[in-house]
Amino acid sequence: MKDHSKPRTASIKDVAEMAAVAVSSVSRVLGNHPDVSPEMRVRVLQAVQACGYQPNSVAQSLRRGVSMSIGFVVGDISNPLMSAIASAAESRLANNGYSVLLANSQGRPERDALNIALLRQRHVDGLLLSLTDEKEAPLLKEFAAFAKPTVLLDRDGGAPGSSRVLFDHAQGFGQATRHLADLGHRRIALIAGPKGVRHTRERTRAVRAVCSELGLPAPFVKTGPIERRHGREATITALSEQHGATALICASNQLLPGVLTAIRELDLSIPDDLSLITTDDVALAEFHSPPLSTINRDANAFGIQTADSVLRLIDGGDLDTVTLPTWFNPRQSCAPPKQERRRSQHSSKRESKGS
DNA sequence: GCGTTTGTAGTTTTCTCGTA
DNA sequence: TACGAGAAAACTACAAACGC
Repeated sequence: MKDHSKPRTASIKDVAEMAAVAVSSVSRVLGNHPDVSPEMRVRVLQAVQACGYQPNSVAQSLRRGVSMSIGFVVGDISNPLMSAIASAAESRLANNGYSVLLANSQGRPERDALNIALLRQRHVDGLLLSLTDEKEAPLLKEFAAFAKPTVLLDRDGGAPGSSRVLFDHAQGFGQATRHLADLGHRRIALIAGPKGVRHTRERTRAVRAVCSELGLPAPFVKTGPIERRHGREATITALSEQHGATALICASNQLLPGVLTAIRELDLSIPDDLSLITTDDVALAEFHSPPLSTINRDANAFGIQTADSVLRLIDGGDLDTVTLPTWFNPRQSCAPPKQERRRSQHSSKRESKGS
């Protein structure tokens, strides 16, 4: 009969037996305790090598009360920006001896609370939260039960007693709106993500504020789930006769395919019929013809900052809030609206006639 | 039979005390 | 000073014992 039992891995006891020393001596050698002779050190290290001994991290965390792991609740890992942030944070934490347990909420708010509960059971030493929704009741309950260092990623409230790393969305979205206004656009539409999260509120506020400041009509704002369908339907509505937008700002790289689908269905061309700005310098924006103007942010720096924030809290540091910039990157997808172009063509003709 | 309580195993680290 | 021996602690799953 086959023996299906797994081979037993070497424990600290095996090392002690092989080196003919006490378990406590092995512990002292491995822990670099000063009261260890050079001979003892050599004997123990040779036994460690011979046994192939690897410290049992589960047992270590049991004894020390720390798991050397950080939980990362991600709203939707399929978002390229989020995977870049998670990757940068993971590298930073790994360099500091921590492993990352990633829990993906798949864009479903009810899964945020479940994931926090799951990571709490795993006794993670800290939590990075990129929540799908900030004010879900089960989420608040789970969060209250998790009394360990927590960093919120670009989210407001919802989780008191946590550090926050934010993006200054007003900066980039304000610059983008001004750029469209400078080109002559008066009817600007914002295709936004879900209502219940900070970035939607901040972006909407910024676009509205700039329009109001420049005396433009209030922008058309459509919020909804981060889904292709929402991008498509919101674009069709924004471009309808009723709203007649001449410029669109797409507030998520994941809404962009839906926005472009609607533009193609309506047989419109960028930038002749419509100016388009999107969020994050994703491949689709860069390689679109013409290349799309973008509102950018540094995902790598953001990931590193979130990791640093949670490490600081674990070390006993105070809660803090760090805000990173966003900026507008103009490309060929923005041009003056059609009427504006005709007007400027007429005026240049008049000027040439007059001269 | 069911639910509750208690004991044990598993591994490592850290500490105290004793010995040479 | 260097080391050994042993206890305690951490947490959970599982088994056994117990009472109703």
